[in-house]
Amino acid sequence: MRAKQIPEAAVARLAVYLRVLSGMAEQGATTVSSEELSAAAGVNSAKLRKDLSYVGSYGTRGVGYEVQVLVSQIERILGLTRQHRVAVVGIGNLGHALANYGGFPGRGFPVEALFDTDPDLIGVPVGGIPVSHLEDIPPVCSEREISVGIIATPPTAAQSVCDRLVAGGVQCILNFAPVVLRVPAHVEVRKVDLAVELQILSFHVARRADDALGNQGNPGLPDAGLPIDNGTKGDGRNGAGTDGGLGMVVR
Amino acid sequence: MRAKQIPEAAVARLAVYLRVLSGMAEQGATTVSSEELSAAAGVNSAKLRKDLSYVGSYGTRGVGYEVQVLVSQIERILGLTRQHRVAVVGIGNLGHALANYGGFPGRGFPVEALFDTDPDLIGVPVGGIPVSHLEDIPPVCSEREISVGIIATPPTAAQSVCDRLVAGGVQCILNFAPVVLRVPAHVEVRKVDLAVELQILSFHVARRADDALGNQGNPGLPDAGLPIDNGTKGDGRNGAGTDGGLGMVVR
DNA sequence: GAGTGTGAAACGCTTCACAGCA
DNA sequence: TGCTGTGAAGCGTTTCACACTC
Repeated sequence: MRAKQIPEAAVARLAVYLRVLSGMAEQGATTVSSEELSAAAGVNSAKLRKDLSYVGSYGTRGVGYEVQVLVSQIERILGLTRQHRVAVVGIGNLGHALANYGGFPGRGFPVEALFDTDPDLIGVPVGGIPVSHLEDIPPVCSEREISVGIIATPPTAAQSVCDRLVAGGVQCILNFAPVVLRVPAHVEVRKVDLAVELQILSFHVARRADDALGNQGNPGLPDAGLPIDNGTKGDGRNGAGTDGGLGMVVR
Repeated sequence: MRAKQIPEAAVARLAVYLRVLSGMAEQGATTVSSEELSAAAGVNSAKLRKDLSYVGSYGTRGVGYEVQVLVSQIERILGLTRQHRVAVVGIGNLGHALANYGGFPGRGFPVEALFDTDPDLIGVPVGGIPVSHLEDIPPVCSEREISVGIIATPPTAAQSVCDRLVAGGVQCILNFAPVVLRVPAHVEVRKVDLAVELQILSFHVARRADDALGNQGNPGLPDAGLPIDNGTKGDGRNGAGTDGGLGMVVR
């Protein structure tokens, strides 16, 4: 009855709550109400309480939640009590950025291996770690007990890189290359596709422009009587990924 | 009756289909069946057909779809017939990567402005475009008719950068900073949060480990009799963001 | 009184299955 | 016969509303 059946969408939000809670803890807060926390995380309070109910009942009615307790429990559910060693493959612009990324929170995701094919890069330390060759992915990954692989290569190389990561025992992969990866069932993949994210934004802009047109433009047109909600409906933005992904759908 | 009510999730997938179709077109394909296209895009064929039905009925029963027709229609729906000029704010590692990113597909999202606070960077061209100061965001954005802003700054700067982008007339924002942005209703935001993506992966690994434990481990424990599905259920991975995402949730 | 925890209703997305057309 | 297009069923997520507890 541990991590029974938490909805995927809720998992993504729990990670957000965790970040917000960490910030609150640093500023000395000891308790929060669902109202405060949900506002800071950009969701409504009912959803927040529902999400937290999946991790357990750690609140005090009439008072709120203890920040430290929530942090610990969410970390437990997300599996952040273990270390997840990370390898970055493809040390181009994006790979560099990822290798130096301080954003992988203190506890959690140390970058322990880098790979590329460029002879000028092999052996050169980036962010303190020397770059190895793509061919050495399997041995290096199993030796250093890498569990997370990040693919930041051109799309043509992505599948073969992926196969080698899997051969090296990697359990999950974050894929920045715009291709659909084939992996065995025991490997988890998430995709972050910048171009897709931008195109989704483009769609929303276009839809609004169309609405505005059909609206104030010429109402006489055949289909002008649009069912407009209109404009500002909900405020909650941006999902995990679901798609998401980064939800990069940068995924 | 233009872009009436297409589900968010479907929009994200349409962008993926578009990429796959472009690849097919380059290789000389003129028609595809829903089966082929869905396989290449990593979804099932029923979902694909449903998604395409939102853009219209452009297939031929018994045959399939004309690649060029689908490409045009999806581009129309996604609003890719207009140009969307992009500004990147925060020219650190990630900002560099984004400024040089060739992945913004040919038609679509030219990067036209860069911003940072570092005096050593101001005026220096990156990817052919000189870096301007954060304070100049509003005038530069309106002058160059920027419609998309990408925030790649540290989290502390993100909200103020966001406000300036909005002041400059930017209509949508792709946010890589791990903060919840407040924007007026007419501005669309998508978030790409690397740390969140990794934590989602972490959760799935942890869940599997727990399952395996409860499974083959010691079945005598109080809660060991888990309702295990088990192992390999669906194969469809990773959503848009709805997630999220880069989706990057990176999303 | 204040605020959590949660069944139940509402909603949206996915899958199914088959009618319809080339 | 083959494959698209789509109503209807199924399922997961969100929202509601209120019982319950401090």
